[in-house]
Amino acid sequence: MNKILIITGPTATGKTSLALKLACLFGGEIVSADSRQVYIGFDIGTGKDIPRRALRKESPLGVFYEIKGVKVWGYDLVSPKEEFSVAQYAEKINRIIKEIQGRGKLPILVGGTGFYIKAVIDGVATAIIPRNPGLRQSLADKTPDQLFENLAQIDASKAASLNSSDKKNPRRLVRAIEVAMWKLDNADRGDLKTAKESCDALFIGLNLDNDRYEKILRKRVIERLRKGLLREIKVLLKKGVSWDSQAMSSLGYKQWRGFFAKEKGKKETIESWYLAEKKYAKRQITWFKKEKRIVWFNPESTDYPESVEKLIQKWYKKGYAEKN
RNA sequence: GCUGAGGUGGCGGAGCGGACAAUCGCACCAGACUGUAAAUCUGGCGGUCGGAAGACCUACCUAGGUUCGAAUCCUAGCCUCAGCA
Repeated sequence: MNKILIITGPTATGKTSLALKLACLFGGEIVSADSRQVYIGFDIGTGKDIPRRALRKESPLGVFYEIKGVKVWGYDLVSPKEEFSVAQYAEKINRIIKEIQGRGKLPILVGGTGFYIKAVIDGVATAIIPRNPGLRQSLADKTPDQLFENLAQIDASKAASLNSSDKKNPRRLVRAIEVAMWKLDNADRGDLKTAKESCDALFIGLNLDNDRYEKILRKRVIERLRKGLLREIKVLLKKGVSWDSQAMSSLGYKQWRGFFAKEKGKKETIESWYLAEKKYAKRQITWFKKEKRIVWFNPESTDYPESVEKLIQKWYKKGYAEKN
């Protein structure tokens, strides 16, 4: 069966460096599962660990980097001026993964965007339903209550199935309406199914003790500044990337908007960025708690990374035994 | 020392006699999530009991007072800030 290794967990737990190590060990290739590393030019702030001498190569499947002899996919998928979505991500990445497996290599999906990982591994049934800009435009000014009413008229059962939080979430409601409308227009297609061939996936999760995040996240923020984040943002702005773009809604970027507008001080900006990182890590943990397939490790424990390697070794070998 | 402003929950900041355990924002805690997911959204947030409705207790610098009733009015004290000396 096609194997895929997943390395995930909240931000700043050392996923990439573990992945690099494992890739060397098992002859794998890295595939980024990160909703921000897909943007060209968003490097320092998104933590693309690209050494200066890394090779950037083109291939029919898109660009990849070669870092310490390991291929890294999933960076630089689109221009930061474009909109992007899970569906696009999953489509591109599934193709890449297949290709890696075809060459007999182990794909290592690495990243903290839980939804993206889920989309790749399990598929998303409604992914084929595209955006409807006109519809979105026409719904833009509606209140959540109005949107909910609207949805209830088109698809009562979907409306009824929403939880109390999503009922008040305009973005989700708009998409739900979009999906409902599409289904109405495409009734002949029947029910949507997630066409996903099963694969043998091993989920590794990295998580620190709660009280360690503060220190590590503060360090990260300072480090990224030192690496030239501000310069990176300036370049992006010069190239015409808008503050309102999806890409610029990223952590470590959007916080600087006020600073560049001379409305906020540097210190204040850094503080709010740090806090945002902390909250983000929490949200990620909330998501991952539900993912029961993950086997968790603490990168600061004494038997790390040996214990991880052992587990993967076992899982990886099992496949070979089956094959031969 | 004089003059003016002010002291409210972890912080910022409303309230200025009853409807106040105290709007709101931040932080914090918990959660949702099927084409924006580093996005978006929800709930909680003095204490005790309760699933909840609710009940009770302790609260708006301190001490007195006025009042049926005070975070809100009065007096004194302490402290902070701004201006003048």
